[in-house]
This record gives sequence, C-alpha cells and structure tokens, in this order.
Amino acid sequence: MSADSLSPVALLCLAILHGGESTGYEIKKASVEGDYSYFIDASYGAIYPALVRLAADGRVTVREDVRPGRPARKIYAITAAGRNALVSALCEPPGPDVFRSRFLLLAKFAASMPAQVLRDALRARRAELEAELALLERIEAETAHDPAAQWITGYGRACVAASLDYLNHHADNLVALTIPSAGQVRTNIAVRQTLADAAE
Amino acid sequence: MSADSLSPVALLCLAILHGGESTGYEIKKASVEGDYSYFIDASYGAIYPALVRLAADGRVTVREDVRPGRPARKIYAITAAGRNALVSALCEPPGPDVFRSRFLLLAKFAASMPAQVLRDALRARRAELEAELALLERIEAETAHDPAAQWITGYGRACVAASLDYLNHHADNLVALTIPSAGQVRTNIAVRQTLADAAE
DNA sequence: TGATCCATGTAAGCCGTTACATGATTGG
DNA sequence: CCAATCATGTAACGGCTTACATGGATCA
Repeated sequence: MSADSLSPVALLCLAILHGGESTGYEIKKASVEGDYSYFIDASYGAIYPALVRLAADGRVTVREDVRPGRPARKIYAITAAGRNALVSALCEPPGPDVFRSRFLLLAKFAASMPAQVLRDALRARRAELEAELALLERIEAETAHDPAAQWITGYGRACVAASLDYLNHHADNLVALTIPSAGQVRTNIAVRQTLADAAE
Repeated sequence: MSADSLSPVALLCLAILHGGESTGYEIKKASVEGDYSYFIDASYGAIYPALVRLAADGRVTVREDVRPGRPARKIYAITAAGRNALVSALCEPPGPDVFRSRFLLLAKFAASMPAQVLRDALRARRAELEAELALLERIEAETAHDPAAQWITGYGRACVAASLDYLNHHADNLVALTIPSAGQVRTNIAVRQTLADAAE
C-alpha cells in the first residue's frame, strides 16, 4: 500500500510485466539472457521477495496456475497502480550508465603478465562480445514491431561492434606488451620492429 | 598473513599502489574520477578497511606522514608479496564485462513517457559521454609513456565515440516515439512522415 | 562567512548473492 | 540414467554504501 520508490529489481519486474503477464522464473530469464540484460542480472533471491512486495503494494496481481504434470506457478500481472509506479520511477533522472571491466584492469598490467593469460582473456572477451551481438540480433528480429526496442538494440549493436572492432585490430598489439617467455623473444622483437616501422 | 583471494576493492588498491605510493584519499579519487574508473567506484568505507587488511597481510606497508598545517596522512606502498597477489589475482580469468543502463530502460518505454523526460535524459547522457571522452583524452595525454594505458584508453575511446555517434544521429528518432503533448502532434506527424519517406 | 579541499576513520544497515531444499518431466 | 529445464522459495552471510564524526586550510 505504501508508495515509496522502487528498488532496481522491483523496477525490472514492473518493466517486464508491462509487456505482459509473467512468472518469477521467466522474469529471471529475461533479466539474465533476454532483452533486459542491459539493466540488471537479478537472482531468484531478489526477484521472488520483490514480487511479493509488489503484490502487497497493489502494483501487481497474482494468479496461481496449477497444471497436472507440471510445476505449479504464479502468474503475475501489472495493475494500473503498477504502471503509474513504473512511469514515475522512469521519469526521475536516470543515474549514469555503468561500465565495469576486470578485463581492462588486466590489460593495464599487460607488461607484468604472461602472454598466455592475455591471449585467453582476449579470446574470452571476443567470444563474449560475439554472443552479445548474436543476442542483440535475435532480439532485433523478435521485436520488429517495437521501434523503441529497435532503437536500443541499435545502440547496443553500435557499442558492441565498436568494442569487437577494436579488439580485432589491436589484440596483437596488447599481447606484444606481455613479459616475453624464452621462445617468444624473437617474435616480440619482430612485432615491435613492425610497430616501429609503421610509426615512421 | 593469510593468502585468500582479494576483494575487488583490495585488487583496486594493489593496482594503484603498483604504480607508486598513495593514500586512501588518493586511491578513492583515482577510482572515481581517475584512470581506474572503469573498474570500480570505491567509497572510503570500503577502501580504508581494505588497506588495513592488506597491511595486516603484508601486501602493503604504511608510513605516517605528519606535516604541520596539513592533515596527517598514511602513505601506503606495495610489497613484493603485494605484487605477487596482484599478478596472481589478474591471472584468474576475468568475469564478463558489465554494462548497466537505466537510460536504456527509459528508452525502451519511450512510447509511455513525456517527450521532455526523454530529451532531458538524452542530454544528460550526451554530457556524460562527452565528459568521459574528455577524461580519456586527459589520461591518454598523461600516460604517453605507458603503451598498456594507451591501449585501454583507445578501447574506451572507441566505445564512447560509438555511443555518442549513435546518440547524435538517432536522438530525434527516439523523442518522436514519446507520448505527444498537444502542441507537438503536428511536429511528430511530420517526423514520422519523414521517417516513412526515408524508408522507401 | 560559508563552501570546498584535504584526510581518516566508524557503524549501521541495506541489498543482494549464494547455497540449500524440493520435485516432476523431458531429452540425450 | 544423469543432466537439464521448469518452478518457487528461504536463510545466512557478505560487501558496500550512507551517514556521521572531526578539523585545519584555502578560496570565493
């Protein structure tokens, strides 16, 4: 019943429910591998209590769905009050976007790291970005009717493509900075020479 | 004395101290507005206890610096054990990079929002990105000697520039989706018509 | 004179993750 | 037959933020 402001997880729930009925389980999936993964990765331990709270506050309704042979589930739907709460929460100025990268910290210390560690990290990062790109393309195809969704996938695509591009063009450059292992001294010298030549 | 793995904040401290002596106060500044802001924004409540812990574990040393007329301070320096801990922590595979955006959530609901809210958010986002770009350029200039630092600022620049570019070219497009207020109906129709024309 | 910078620290409390508990069904 | 998917929840533990406490120096 109270009208205090929403926690990030509650905001996520209302946002998803705005698009149609859902369950706690499905909300989690959307937040981790779906079209809300740019907002938060919520866990069950955060979602279920948040839904209970939202129901108590009249922002969502619950309906039990018992089907023989399948686990029972609770289907949540947003109410008019819930829509209001969502819109007014979104009206408040959004804080700054956040980008956090353990990978870049590693890159910063390339000169103290074994080459293989950097290579592995670069490969992992590239795989990650390619997976993200695939996800964005999937979402883009699924939401052809929704121009706002298209706008945000376009934004995501632009960022991911730029990262991937930088990685593809500068990866070797970073590996060349790592501590040389015996067998690689000559290679690194060659790379450095190439770079020096290019700089002229 | 124990050798358990480092918390993110402890890792930040060691990373900064690797580049030279520092104080808790300066570490915070570097993490918030300096060249480690891509890693974490740590608060004093996290940093000071972490430094105490690192000192107890022999990973850093402390030296008191009392100067008349200025607040006393504690200058921390990394030890060999600290360097080891840093490198081995960095050797572990970095988790995925994280991007979190309240702004994109707002964009997704453009169709339910007043135009002004979107305009304000777009402006704020652009300002943020431009500030980030300026910061990156400053860091790039300050670290001309350090190729790894140059590599990561290059990465940052690529991402930020791509975001900014998308925003500059598609902002109007997003505002056109918002709920029309009386005075704007004609404008929006005109914009939509333009878009439709462009699509042909 | 009042804010901002320098500088260190403590304590309460929140928010969320992790791990556990349960259990039927489907697919490899 | 084992793993994964579907499905909901609880409890403990942890890390971090927020707010508070202190105080001189500098700047507008």
